[in-house]
Amino acid sequence: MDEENIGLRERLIGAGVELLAAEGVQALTLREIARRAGVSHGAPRRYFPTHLELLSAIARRGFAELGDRVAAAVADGPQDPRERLTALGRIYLEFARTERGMFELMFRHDLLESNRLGLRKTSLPLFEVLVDLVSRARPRGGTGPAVAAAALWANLHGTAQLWSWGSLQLAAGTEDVELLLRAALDAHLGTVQP
Amino acid sequence: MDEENIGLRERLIGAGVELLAAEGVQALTLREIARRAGVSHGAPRRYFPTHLELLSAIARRGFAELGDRVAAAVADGPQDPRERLTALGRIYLEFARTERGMFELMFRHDLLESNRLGLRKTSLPLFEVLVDLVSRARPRGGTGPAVAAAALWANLHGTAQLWSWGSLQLAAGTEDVELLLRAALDAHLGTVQP
DNA sequence: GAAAGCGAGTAGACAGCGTCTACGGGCATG
DNA sequence: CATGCCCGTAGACGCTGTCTACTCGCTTTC
Repeated sequence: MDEENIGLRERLIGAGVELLAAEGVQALTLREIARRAGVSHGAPRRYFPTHLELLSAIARRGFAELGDRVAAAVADGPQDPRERLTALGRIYLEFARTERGMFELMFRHDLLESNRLGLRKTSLPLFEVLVDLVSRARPRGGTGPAVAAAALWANLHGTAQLWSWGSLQLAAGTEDVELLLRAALDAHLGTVQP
Repeated sequence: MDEENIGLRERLIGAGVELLAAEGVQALTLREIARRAGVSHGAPRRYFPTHLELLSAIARRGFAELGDRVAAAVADGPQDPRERLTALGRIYLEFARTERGMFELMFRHDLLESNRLGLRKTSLPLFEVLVDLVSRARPRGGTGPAVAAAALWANLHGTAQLWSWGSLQLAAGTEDVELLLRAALDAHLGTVQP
């Protein structure tokens, strides 16, 4: 019914997402995506004037997916902002681990027409959730909540990046990423004293 | 005297470093490096069987340079470990800002034969300095010093990455990266109370 | 109802890329 | 003098992204 009627534009993005998950970023060539979508190599050009714009559209799917997962985890869980931040962090790290290729693509600014904006905008609402939670979990900050949230985000992102690269396991001497998540939250929100 | 007598292997690496600084990662093609070194496109193959091995050699130069700068900053500065960590962090962020292309290459594990080890090993001594300083600046940690140092490194690295991408400026609402460096150090080492 | 127009996808060309292979030319050692 | 042997050259191959000319089929218009 609605399987075949979706336009080529969407089919290309879908094929790209599948290929990305299956083979990784470097396999994400224009021609291979077109092949998987069952069209000639010139066809994508009508919808995506350049290769980078197609990749950007694929990455946007990733941002949307990550945003959805975070929103769901934040909404479903308990109300305590600290616990919600834990859930958010876990989702972020889990995403980097399971959707490895997508995560890599999402932060390859050399492949994404990131200057054109529209992409940076996509990750901003996700950040606003973070600011809100941080300001509630840590009301007495020395710096503003935006800076505190940015610092936590950087910590989270660095962890995801270095972890997926394998460096952090080697450095921290553990295979348990949860340890690093706790360390980040404790550091930026203050240790919970029982 | 020693300008022309260096072997082609070193000349290729040098040309690559220059090209990287001048034009960025995506300009770092095998053929262009060979062109800049004044040899045919097949010549590098004798010293670097594959393109990735040449890029890895170039990246190694970056790790060495960063290591040198950190070592110098740590040695020259005051003895207080907290201040030394501040200097280290500043060097790290400064490196990511000024040697943008090199920094990007250094953490592009898809381009670097990182599984072959030898490269991951290069950044390990740098990390040991970090562990030492962290354990001295923060003797009463809830977690082990390796995990604490890894968390701080992740924070630093994430800051560098997102900052050079432009996202953190947007998120934190500031152009002063020092603010985020202070936030990271305060978070992981404890706030200094005057 | 035929003609004109047009949107969508095809197909081939082009330059550039990394890799592979066959070749040449010094320069040492025998 | 001859024989290998490094070291670099040169061309081919298949792949890439981009550009351009084209064809086919449907809709709109007269």
